[in-house]
Amino acid sequence: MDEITKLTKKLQREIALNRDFVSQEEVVLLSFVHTWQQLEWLGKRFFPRFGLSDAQFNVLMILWDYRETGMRQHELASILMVNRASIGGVIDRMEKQQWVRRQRDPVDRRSNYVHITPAGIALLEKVRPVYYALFPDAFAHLNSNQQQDLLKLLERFRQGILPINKRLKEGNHEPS
Amino acid sequence: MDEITKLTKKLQREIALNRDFVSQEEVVLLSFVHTWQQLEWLGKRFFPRFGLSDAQFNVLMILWDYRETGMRQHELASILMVNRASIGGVIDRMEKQQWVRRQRDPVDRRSNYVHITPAGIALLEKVRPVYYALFPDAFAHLNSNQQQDLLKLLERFRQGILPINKRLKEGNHEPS
DNA sequence: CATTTATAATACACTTGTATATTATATTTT
DNA sequence: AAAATATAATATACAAGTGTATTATAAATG
Repeated sequence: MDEITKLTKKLQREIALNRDFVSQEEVVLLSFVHTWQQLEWLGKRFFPRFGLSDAQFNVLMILWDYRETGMRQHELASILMVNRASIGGVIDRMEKQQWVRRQRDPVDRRSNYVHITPAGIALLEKVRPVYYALFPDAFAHLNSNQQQDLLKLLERFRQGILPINKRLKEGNHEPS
Repeated sequence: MDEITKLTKKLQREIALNRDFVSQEEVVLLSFVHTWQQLEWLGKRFFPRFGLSDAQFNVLMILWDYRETGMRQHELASILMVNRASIGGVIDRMEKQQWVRRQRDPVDRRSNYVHITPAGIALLEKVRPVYYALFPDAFAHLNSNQQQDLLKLLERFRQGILPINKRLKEGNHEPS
């Protein structure tokens, strides 16, 4: 039995699939989703140990990145690929904790600039090293070349998904 | 400039990263997360066109897979890697639509067996072919060998994440 | 056999996501 | 300049995820 067959059967067991895969493409897709679920599980349990959610950690990372200028809410939403309404609530709760602050843009008064605060920076600087310390274990079974291969293949996968998403986006507009 | 450098810079632009990556591992991780976000975006907009959510589609797929026997709620939660409480609400809403039905297990009266109904099967048989029809486009840039490479690399990635998750799980139990 | 412990489902409060409507402000068009 | 259109943030209702507590039942133990 070759390696791919073994991997396929292993995945089949792990996701309790009670049938054959319909194609190799489905194997890859379900393997990708299964891998994401493992990673998501990690994030959902890791960050709350520091009193924040995974979504809040991501916001802190981005706002630290843009600590000189701050960032508008809709830009945050766009980067995180979430709805604009959703980021509002996250910022609300983080503002209550005083990890971020909102500041009206004087040039475009519709916009808020969101800034990370000293308290936010302090929290991030506590969490971030522990977060980065997970990386060696997470990538223990992938050497540098394999990491680069994975990078290339993920990029190719995205290139396939992108046009589908474009079609779905356009399809949202009914003909007028 | 070599291919990896190009891919790295492209990713940096796509996720609006305003700094250098701290390591190749971080590049791979953020590429993986970014790819997931694209795929999630797809699912969040595709399935509602058929009147269901992506979570509900996954439940229908699993229950069809186990249509002979049905499946207990906690098994569903385990396969989908979500909290048991969470699957209850999903089943509630699907039961209202009469896509699934609950049946008390006479042997273990704590358990519900959840079954897909004829209406659920009818819905799934409408959605599934359209869903599978996305695959050729999604994998258009990955030939069979590349798909197999991706499969192997994802498996290796999971092998790194698994022990971290085990540690996090054990860490939940305070010493008594 | 009675009691303790474990498990399945559910209820509750909360966070984060969705879509859509509203309000304030900018921008474009006439 | 005035009117129409677009955009940023927010409000609302809902779906689905989290953890924790409760209840019913099963399994293990004294």
